[in-house]
Amino acid sequence: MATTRKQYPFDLIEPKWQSHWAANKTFRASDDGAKPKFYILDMFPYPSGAGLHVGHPEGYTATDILARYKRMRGFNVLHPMGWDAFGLPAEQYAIETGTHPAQTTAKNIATFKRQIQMLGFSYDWDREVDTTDPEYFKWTQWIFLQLFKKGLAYQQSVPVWWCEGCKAVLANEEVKDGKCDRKGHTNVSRRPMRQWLLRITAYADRLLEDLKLVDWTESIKEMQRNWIGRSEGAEVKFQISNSESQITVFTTRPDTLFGATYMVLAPEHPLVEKVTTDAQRAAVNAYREAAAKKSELDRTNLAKEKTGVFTGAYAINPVNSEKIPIWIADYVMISYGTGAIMAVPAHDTRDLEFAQKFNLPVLVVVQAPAGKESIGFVDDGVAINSGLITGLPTPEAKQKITVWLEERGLGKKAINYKLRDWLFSRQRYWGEPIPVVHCAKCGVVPLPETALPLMLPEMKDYTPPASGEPPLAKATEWLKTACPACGGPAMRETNTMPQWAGSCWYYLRFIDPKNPQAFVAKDKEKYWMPVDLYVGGAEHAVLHLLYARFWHKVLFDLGHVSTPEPFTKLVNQGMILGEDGQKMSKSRGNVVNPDEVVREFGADSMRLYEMFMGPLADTKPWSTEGIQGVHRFLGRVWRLFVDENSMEAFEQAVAVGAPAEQALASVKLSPAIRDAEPTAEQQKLLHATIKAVTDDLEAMGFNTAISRMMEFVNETMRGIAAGQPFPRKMAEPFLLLAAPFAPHLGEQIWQLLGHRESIAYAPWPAYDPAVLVAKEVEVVFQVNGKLRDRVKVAAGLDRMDLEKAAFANDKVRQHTAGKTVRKVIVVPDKLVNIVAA
RNA sequence: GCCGGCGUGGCGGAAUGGCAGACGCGGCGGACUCAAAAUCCGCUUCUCGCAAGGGAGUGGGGGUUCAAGUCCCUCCGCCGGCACCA
Repeated sequence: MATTRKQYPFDLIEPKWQSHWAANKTFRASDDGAKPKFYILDMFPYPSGAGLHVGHPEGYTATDILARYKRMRGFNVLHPMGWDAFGLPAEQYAIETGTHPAQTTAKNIATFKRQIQMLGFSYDWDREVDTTDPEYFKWTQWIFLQLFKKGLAYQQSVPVWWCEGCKAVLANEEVKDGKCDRKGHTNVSRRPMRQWLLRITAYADRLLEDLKLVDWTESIKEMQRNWIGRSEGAEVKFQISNSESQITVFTTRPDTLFGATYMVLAPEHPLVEKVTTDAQRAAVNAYREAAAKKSELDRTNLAKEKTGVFTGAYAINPVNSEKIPIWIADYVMISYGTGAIMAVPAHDTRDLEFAQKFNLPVLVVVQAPAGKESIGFVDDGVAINSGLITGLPTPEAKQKITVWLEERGLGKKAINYKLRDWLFSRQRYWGEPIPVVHCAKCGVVPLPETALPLMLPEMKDYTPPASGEPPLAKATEWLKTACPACGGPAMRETNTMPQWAGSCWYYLRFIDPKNPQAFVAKDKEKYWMPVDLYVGGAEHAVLHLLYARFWHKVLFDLGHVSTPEPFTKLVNQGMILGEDGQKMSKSRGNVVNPDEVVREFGADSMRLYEMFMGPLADTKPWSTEGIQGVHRFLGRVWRLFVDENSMEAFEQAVAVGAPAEQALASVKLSPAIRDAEPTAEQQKLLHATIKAVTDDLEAMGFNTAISRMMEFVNETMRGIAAGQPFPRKMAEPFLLLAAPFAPHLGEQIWQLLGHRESIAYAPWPAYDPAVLVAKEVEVVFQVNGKLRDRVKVAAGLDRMDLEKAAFANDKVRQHTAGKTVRKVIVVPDKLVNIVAA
């Protein structure tokens, strides 16, 4: 790795100001509402054992710059940080070593905190939260109780992955290609187990609708819309031949009902058992067993060929009384719609594939537009061979047949969502205990609020018991309790909450982190919410944001929070790739360690480089040479302000081991910085820079803001080299612009300039538009759209004069010679374009 | 397959429909130095030309416009998401 010489003593400056900020609590946010508030939030990290990587500080730097900028603009800024600390790795480590997950977690948090602090972020550390802290998860449990009481939490038997080899429940991501990803066991299958679910589907419509209220990128909103997956259609009942039972299907195309030539039930559909004839039973059972081994992912990915089995039963098409066969096939999912479909092979690609494979009839009921084949046509057309709706265009046909079905009790209009209820329980130790008990007499009983927090029991062995129950089932003492309702014997719930739980509401706890009476005080919530800017990785575009929005809406409905949406503006930072352009990973050996970067170049250089690489939202590769570039820039800033001659005394002080503060005191201000009046040119440069940096910050254009400051420095250095002074009236505003980006250097130079107060709350400089008005502008002369010359003219020169000047121009005359002028376009202060032929 | 985003020098990237390539990296040349490093100054899209100057150029093709990286159509490629969703 090429090394660059240290450009300035960041190694003394940075720790100095970090301790100053900590000792003075410089960034403590006050809850008094005198100033306008600005709540700027980072997605808090899971403190992994590996420590911070360079991806984390990208978003954190962006928010930190804005937080500092907003403070300088007079806002009361809330900018907190905390830890999403429940999770699997600490539990896995506990299983292997017996170390309590709380110990591992505490250690990892300490590492993360040290690394985050070494970058000089202006968090209000008095508001730090940790989701594993009982004082925190007490309120996670409390919110669960509110959900439970509202009927939004319920238990159900749900198929989960069971590994016979591990004797344990596996998470979806632990199963790959039908094998246990941890130990390679092959006997893995889905087994129904009792689970807790949250009724997020009850909020599907509002989660969809309220996307209108937020300022997020279109792509994220679209992802959420797709995830919720609302579709309108109808439910239709089909009578089963020779049986009282009916099959209800959901379809978005009720207008194709006349083309239904068979039906398909999902293999898991409860009616399968009932309708299957004896002759088909063996085949049906074999098929159902095979299907149970496949996850839904396998079913979709591996199913190139359609498979299925005839049940032997028939259904009656309600519109024409046709008898149609009932099949089972795994291309129909039990979890979507009603788990059963009417198959219209002529107008559905999947049904057509299936019908062709099993020689089922294909009946055209939608006429495709001229030139298109009607078989396999899935778009809107005109109904044919369809009784009462024949001749109607698709939308009208849908409507009419739905009304007809409704009048006869055969069906009704229906809306379906892809979104499913949220599987909220985990068969794990290291999560929030679910605060309910199971009583033989009273059933499921919530704990009273006074019993919170419900703590995790101390355990020696974190492995799950062979019974397939969660590890907590082994905590026999903890397990036995009294029923809060009847006082009789009861058992505690052994499932715990998923990692998502703690992150669903942490932004609210930051507002009032120590409150023992409530999860957040009402007046504080009202003052600080909503979050004005939320920055984090795109990997949370769907789940975390959807879950958090859901909880927020429930709390809103209960009157606990004042806004329908929690996050006004959301920005996703892009990924930082390794220097080879590949995703950073240990195995590739391309991981950049922030500790090393800070040691070599300093925190300010790291911050600046992360912002200079490119637009925040883009994916971009790390470059060591790139960071050397911004490091050199900071060195230029340093040399712009300090007296080079005093550096010798400084070096000597360092050499004899003087304390940092004392050594830094020997650095003197550059003699070029004087109380002189800036020249007109300097004025213009300064005000143009202020305007550009301010505008860029408002638009989060960090990379271009840094470019503008580089231009300022380059031009100013040239001036100084030519013997010009660097007037204080110019130097100070520039430093104020740079301070949010490189705060340590900012503070040090601010002090050097003689200020005693921190630069963090110094007012942001204003620019004077009058200074920016140019007296002379460069205009461009074009002939037939091609640039031929550029000349300086007086600003505001009127069209006639500008045109005249163009025609008088030598270059223009050369290129128009012998041609007829057809048209002249004049844009004052910009250009003249002469069209000639 | 569907949805969304993006294609600009050797590289990271700039450009309210009006000078393409700001700024940085890298490269080349120069100053300073015994020398090197560091620093400072200059040049650096490609191409023809000794030069002056000319031509081409923002993934390919077409269009709108006096003028297109920017707007429209179409094709290709890359990235992200969803994926038998009835």
